[in-house]
Amino acid sequence: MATGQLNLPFDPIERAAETWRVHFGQSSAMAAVTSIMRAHQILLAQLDTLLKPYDLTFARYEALVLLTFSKSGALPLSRIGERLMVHPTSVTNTVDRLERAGLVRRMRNPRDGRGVLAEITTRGREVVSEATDDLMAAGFGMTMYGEAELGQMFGLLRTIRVAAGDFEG
Amino acid sequence: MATGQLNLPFDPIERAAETWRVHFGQSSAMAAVTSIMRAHQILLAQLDTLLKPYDLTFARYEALVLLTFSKSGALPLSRIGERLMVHPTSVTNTVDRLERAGLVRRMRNPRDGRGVLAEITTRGREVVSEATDDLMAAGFGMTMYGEAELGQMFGLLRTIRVAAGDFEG
DNA sequence: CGAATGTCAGTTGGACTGACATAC
DNA sequence: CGTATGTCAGTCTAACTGACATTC
Repeated sequence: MATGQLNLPFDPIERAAETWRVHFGQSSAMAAVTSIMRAHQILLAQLDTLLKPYDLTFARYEALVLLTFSKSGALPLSRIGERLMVHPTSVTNTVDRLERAGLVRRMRNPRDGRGVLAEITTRGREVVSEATDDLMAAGFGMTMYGEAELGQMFGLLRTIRVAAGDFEG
Repeated sequence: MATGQLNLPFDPIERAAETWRVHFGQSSAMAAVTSIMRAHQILLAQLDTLLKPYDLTFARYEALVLLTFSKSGALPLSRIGERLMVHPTSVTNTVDRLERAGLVRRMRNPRDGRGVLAEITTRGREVVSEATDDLMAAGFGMTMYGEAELGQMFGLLRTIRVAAGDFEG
């Protein structure tokens, strides 16, 4: 794994920040950004490894969970893209793969002739249930944090999501 | 941009977390993970947009900065991969692109016949300097945070980096 | 010798652009 | 009519696997 086990005798991001401070004066923002990048890389590698036995990626898993959460088990693709904040063509791609795997089914939207619904299948519900058990057993790769820290992290990152216009904060 | 301007009347991650809590009992870890994923997506889109005029991605920019920070302006590819925590083949690819753009130059490592050095060129130093000005003017996309919050974020994310074995924490 | 370094070929995945048919 | 929905073709980047030549 590219992301595994370096065991440097120092923190590479902290060291870069120190050098950065000397060269450019500023560094906290750079350090925070690279930390987010690295955390994302670590988490994605862990979660995708956990999901590999189910032939799922985290993105596809999220889409399945979203369908599980809906009343009828079906949602317009447009709504999926909106909630998961991904590009329309990415939704098409995600649903393509899930459909090929037999985990969702495309249906015409009876209430909008332009629209398409993705409906989760029985097999899809089984898979998402098993995968969720695994992910929860692994604490989503966040077992090194306590509840308070997880809440703190959510709160801190909420600020940038509001600033990006994700929702009316 | 796929990542831009949804302006939902609610926080999609918070809403998912609430539903998650009802279905599965637990939710803080899921909310924190998806927040990190989304923050990464927002930041990467912003930074890559800022760097596009220089035909750089954030990954390539990081490599250039690392070379700038080295005494001689040259580093073995192995060391670049180690510091930026990326796969050997990714380093080869990154250096390929930087070399094609005339920003670095490959040299044989005089101290290790197996190794290759990437050396930053004069043009590379010019580009990294201009790009850095732009990034710093944009506060690395983190202007919504104060110094204290940036420090908090770095500290929180340090924990997962230590747990992943990045360095001896 | 085994281990490390870097490259190459090929695969997979996500994110994007632009164009488009269809239906509201 | 303009707008919204989804698809298609094609591009781009990152990350990976496996194999390999070279050198320590």
